[in-house]
Amino acid sequence: MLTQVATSSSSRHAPAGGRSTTSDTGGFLASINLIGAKMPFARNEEIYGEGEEAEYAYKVLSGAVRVYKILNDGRRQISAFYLAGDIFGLEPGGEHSFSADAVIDSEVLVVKRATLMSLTSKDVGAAQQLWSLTARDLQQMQDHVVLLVKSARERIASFLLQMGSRIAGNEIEIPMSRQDIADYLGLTIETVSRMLTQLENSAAIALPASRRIVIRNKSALTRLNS
Amino acid sequence: MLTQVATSSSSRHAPAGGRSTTSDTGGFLASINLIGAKMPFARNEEIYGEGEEAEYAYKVLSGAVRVYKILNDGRRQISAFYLAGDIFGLEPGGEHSFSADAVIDSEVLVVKRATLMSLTSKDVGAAQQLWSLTARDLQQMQDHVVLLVKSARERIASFLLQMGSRIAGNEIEIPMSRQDIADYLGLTIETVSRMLTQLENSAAIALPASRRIVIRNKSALTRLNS
DNA sequence: CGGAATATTGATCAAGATCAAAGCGAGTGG
DNA sequence: CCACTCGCTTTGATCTTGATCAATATTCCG
Repeated sequence: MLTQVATSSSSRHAPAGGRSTTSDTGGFLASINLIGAKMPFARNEEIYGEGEEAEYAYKVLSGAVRVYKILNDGRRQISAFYLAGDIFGLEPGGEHSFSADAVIDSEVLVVKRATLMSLTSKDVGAAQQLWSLTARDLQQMQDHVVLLVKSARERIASFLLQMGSRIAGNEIEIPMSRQDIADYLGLTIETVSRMLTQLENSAAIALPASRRIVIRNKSALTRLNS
Repeated sequence: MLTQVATSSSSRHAPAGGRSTTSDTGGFLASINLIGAKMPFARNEEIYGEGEEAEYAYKVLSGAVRVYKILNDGRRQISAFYLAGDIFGLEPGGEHSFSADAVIDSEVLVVKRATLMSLTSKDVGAAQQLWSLTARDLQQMQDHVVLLVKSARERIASFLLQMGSRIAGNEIEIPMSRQDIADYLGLTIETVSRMLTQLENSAAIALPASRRIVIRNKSALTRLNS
């Protein structure tokens, strides 16, 4: 069940504010950083909603973003988390088929899609980068499909390894709540909690705090990972 | 459990045979049809395997293809079916992360990836088509993620509607077995069978033959579809 | 310190998996 | 043409995993 409620349902956001200063190599990514406008989003604030016109593309500067859909029975399925450095919102269709909001207070770089598209129509390298970005997303989504047919323990193990590889160090500071994890893995918070304690009892992980996870025995997790 | 065993494990296939004659509009798709070589694949014959170098891209001319991964416990998860007209195998990485084989005897157009890539580096329109093709795949994969967290009955309903929209007429002739459907939906063959009989008993569908499905009450299925 | 949100733990329930046995249909050979 | 087989599908009985319901625990903030 969805317990997380957006604290802000203020009208949609158009980019406003200063230019970004971060730099990257490569035409496309560099352009995003140059063209984009940095915008702050508060925890649970909506970035875009399902059915809205897909006018912008986004890059996470800090914080975390979840992309999800609300099913008609009220459950929320999170299809992906985007962390610092990740680009999201690139959909070729006119409108978003999913919603996106901030998991925690975040900074997001916002770029007009039309700008990117005109860029790709001139710069072949940019077009190819755009493609490989989308293809990487596709691959992750395929992996997520595979994840969703595994057992609860395996899903948790996969999630932890995934987070471990995306966040430096083997003490992981996760930005998301148990509800977020549950909605991402297609489980309930109770099952997520139970599996985490199980893994802690079997000495595979340690939980110094609810959003702080230490991977003690990576190979044990990998074994579960299928 | 995987009961389907590849009847042929002959060495990988390089394109051989005549040119295609089908035509399409648009630079990229047109090129596939012109450049590609038509190849037949027998039922259950492998088109490519996980870990192999991704040297070709493919377009289904007739028949059906499944793209899947075998989990380490032996289960098979099918991430997508490709039917006549669909393009698959477009992965930017060097090697395939999934396997693909023919669901039934099929004809597939095979194109060297390098050829396509050089095409996209010259033709901006082609590059954009390639992107929108991949993005469409991404969207379908996102929808598949959402499907996998629904109940068994809902998954079957979604599957039937999906097939109904992809195959003309409301009497659907499906190329895949119950095992294929089960592995696609993350269910067992028994559950698939039971849900189909349930839907038949509730007059939502008719089953004149096991691979022939008539949608009698589309709105009933849509209601289940969430 | 108090109160709300978040997380853990326990008891029970239900959906779907598993185990087991027929049933059916197409192709083969007598 | 019929009997037999093989692969696929259906149906039934039981078991298991994870959901649900319920009660604390903990953490985070004002």
